[in-house]
Amino acid sequence: MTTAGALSRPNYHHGDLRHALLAAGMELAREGGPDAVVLREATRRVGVSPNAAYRHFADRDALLSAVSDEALAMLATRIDALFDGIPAGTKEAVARAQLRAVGTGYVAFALDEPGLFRAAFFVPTNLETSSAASKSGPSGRSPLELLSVALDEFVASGIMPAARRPQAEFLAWSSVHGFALLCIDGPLRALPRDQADAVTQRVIDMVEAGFTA
Amino acid sequence: MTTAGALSRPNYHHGDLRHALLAAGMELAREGGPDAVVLREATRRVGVSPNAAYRHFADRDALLSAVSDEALAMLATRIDALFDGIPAGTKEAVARAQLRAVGTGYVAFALDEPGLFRAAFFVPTNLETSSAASKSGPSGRSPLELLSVALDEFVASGIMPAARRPQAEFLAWSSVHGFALLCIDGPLRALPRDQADAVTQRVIDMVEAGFTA
DNA sequence: TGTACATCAGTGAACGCGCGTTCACTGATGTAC
DNA sequence: TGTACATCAGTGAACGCGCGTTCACTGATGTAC
Repeated sequence: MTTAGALSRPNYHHGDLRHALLAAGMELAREGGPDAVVLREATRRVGVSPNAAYRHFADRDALLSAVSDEALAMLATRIDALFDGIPAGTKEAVARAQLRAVGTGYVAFALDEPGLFRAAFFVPTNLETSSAASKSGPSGRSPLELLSVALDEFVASGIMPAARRPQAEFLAWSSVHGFALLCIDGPLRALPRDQADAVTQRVIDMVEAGFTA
Repeated sequence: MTTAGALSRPNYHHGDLRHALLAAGMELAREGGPDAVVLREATRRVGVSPNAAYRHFADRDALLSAVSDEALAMLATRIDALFDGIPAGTKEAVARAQLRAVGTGYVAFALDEPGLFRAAFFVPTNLETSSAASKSGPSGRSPLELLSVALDEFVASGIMPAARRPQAEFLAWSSVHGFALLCIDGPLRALPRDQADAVTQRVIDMVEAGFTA
């Protein structure tokens, strides 16, 4: 370790530039969504020259993909926490609570972190299959898997006809996803947070009733 | 009318530049969504110098807003057509068909014209209230109004509890909006069109069952 | 323990790009008389 | 019917900006001997 003259950091080598750039990228995404993840700005915030980023990311898209992955992981973690906090009960009650946990956590994350939420669903132009559905939280299960678990139990406990089960994930997902986007991006963006939270529960009510009718 | 030398068009004056630029903007949005609505490219396509656009639009945002408005009107028109094609029947049957028409038209437009759909929901940063809900088709009623009509009739014909009526528009809207976006932008983008159409109907089934359960 | 040297992780300068926008201008139009 | 002239709707050139990316480079690190 030697002193490094004009450098603002103590060393010529940063030490953990990849993580620092990713953190800066997350900050940018948080502030302005995927479009705001600008490679030069990330290096500026870290205090490093623009081209230094290319030691750690192939290009700007690689940085944005890393940001997207981390945002997705945060979403998964948030949902995990609610899912794991569900108290014991009848299979039916637990399944209903699970569906609600996934939906509630999903929308809550979107409303709390609209920029990261949008970054999470950024689609790299060259990507074949999305990782959106495959990012898992600490439980090791993705939100989509948790949702599947809940819906399987809807059928198993007899409150949902088996004929309705196929692709039911997409129906539930659509509802909370759409509501989240209408709130953060769209015509419902003026809705106060407490009302948005209330309507979120009604969205889930509707989904639940639709499945179990 | 005199000949105009090097100009590719017959006249120095274009004649209808505003509409031509708007048409070019629509084309750009169709191809690549709101971000693709680039003022210079629009003038290029029309065959006019870049600054000529400023005779007709205050700035790039004004062009994009005009594009957004027209896309919204197209969406409204598409929904109108389905809505107006509903055959007579019991009040209940008509109401159910109306709900389905609005949802089906909404998603169909999104899948047919993903770029325009996204442009329709572009949010100008300085705009207080969105025009998304207020753009109407030939009937003079916006999609949101048509949806309201249908839901009012759900209550009036006794298939939906009045307690569920408030804000029910947002619940239905969320579901189809989310499904549309998951398909065009998101993790369901690999879904073939015929399957997407089929799932659209199931989304609407779920909404309808959720309201009438 | 010391030193040569390959490798790694940064720097500084520059590139081309395309954008939105502004300036001073000119050709065409239409209206008053 | 003809002409002067204000107004309108374009042009051409240029601006500054910030971006992603590449080049040749240098300082720091760690390993072989």
